[in-house]
Amino acid sequence: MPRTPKGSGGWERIYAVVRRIPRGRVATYGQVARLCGMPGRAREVGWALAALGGESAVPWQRVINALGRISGRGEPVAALVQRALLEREGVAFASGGRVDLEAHAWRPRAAAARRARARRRPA
DNA sequence: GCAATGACGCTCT
DNA sequence: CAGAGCGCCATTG
Repeated sequence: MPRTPKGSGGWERIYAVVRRIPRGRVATYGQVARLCGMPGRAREVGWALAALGGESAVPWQRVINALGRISGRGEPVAALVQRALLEREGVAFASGGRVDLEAHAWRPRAAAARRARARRRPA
């Protein structure tokens, strides 16, 4: 079962970022991690989303891996649900269940994102 | 404190 | 282009 966070409040940051993903757009785990200020910790994003349970207001469905593919967590059915939700939002899927990242990749321009980018690319 | 696991990412084959 | 392997860090037992 999902690894229940033992009182970690840092995941709220992840939820905040995922919540900013516009409808019809998708972001990768690594991207979300960078926006949170924790580059390289893409896995943590996965745990945070897994801890949601599906009853949260966080659009976890818009978060996929860098390959544009939907990751499974032990229940393949959820992957189908996720794909259906994304398709309903206007996200196009290619053969093999891959998302066209070039067309639907989320490009945030918010100040927070700019700050994160600045740290990633200092001058 | 060490070993095992995981909704990941990148590189090589 | 697809599949397999290795590396990354954090959480859990």
